[in-house]
Amino acid sequence: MKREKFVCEVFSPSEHVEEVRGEIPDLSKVVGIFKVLSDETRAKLVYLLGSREMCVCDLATVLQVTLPAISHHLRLLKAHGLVKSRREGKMMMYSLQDSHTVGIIQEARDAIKSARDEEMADYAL
Amino acid sequence: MKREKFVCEVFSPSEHVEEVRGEIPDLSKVVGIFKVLSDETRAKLVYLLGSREMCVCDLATVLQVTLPAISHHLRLLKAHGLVKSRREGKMMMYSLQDSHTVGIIQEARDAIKSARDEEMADYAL
DNA sequence: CCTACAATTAAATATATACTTAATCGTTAC
DNA sequence: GTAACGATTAAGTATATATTTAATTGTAGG
Repeated sequence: MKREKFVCEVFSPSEHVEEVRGEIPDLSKVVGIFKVLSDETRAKLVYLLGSREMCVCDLATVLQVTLPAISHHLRLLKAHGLVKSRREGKMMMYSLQDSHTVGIIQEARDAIKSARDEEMADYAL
Repeated sequence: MKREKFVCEVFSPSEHVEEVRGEIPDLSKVVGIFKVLSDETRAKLVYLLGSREMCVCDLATVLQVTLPAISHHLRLLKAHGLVKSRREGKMMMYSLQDSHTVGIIQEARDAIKSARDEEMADYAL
């Protein structure tokens, strides 16, 4: 165990520590999704594919990113089950695997917006 | 402009490209929040501070991370306006700046859960 | 077959992020 | 003052992530 120094006395090292630790759920999956969505290109990919199926080449054109770069991002999205692909002739068509994903982005945008609005309200007082 | 080769003909380089580009909102702020929450320690910090005020030392103890590491994470959270601090004697007490933030994590957890549930339902058919 | 093209993969580089140790700051108590 | 302690900052290192160029794969069409 590290940090034998540097332990203040607020409630550590009492049993409260274990108690509070127990409250924390497993966040590894959410954190994984956040990691995937924490890149602007990938977030835009999800956003775009949320409303239409698109080929890799057009995604690259619209987002102004090279094909290999887009391909890497799509691979990551696919590995996390956010996106699926199907071949159509020479092209690969990508679409959202899971409609909830755009929801995560939207909810987060709303939350940020609410936070800003409340801040504004504070200034108004 | 790059990529003069590697442009398929599905709809690029027609006007549709600009049209679709225009649909994409500014995601830089959401992406920033996702980046902050895409670290397990930081996600847990937000989760913990969502229901109580805690000093840096106890946060470090509970999360089993060194003080400097926790301090860096808290600085980042604060820089993004997710967390606030106040001094109490020798200790710095941290709490959530914005109650919506835990909501983002919860919504994302629910979304992931729904996705898994639907997958299960698919298998059941 | 051979060529063209969409897409992927590989390899290398560049950059960003996280963690470590040591030094420093701010407050309290003597 | 100065000693003790919580917290932060600085500097260095390690690791992860993104992007680039080049090579490769899979498919369609001559």
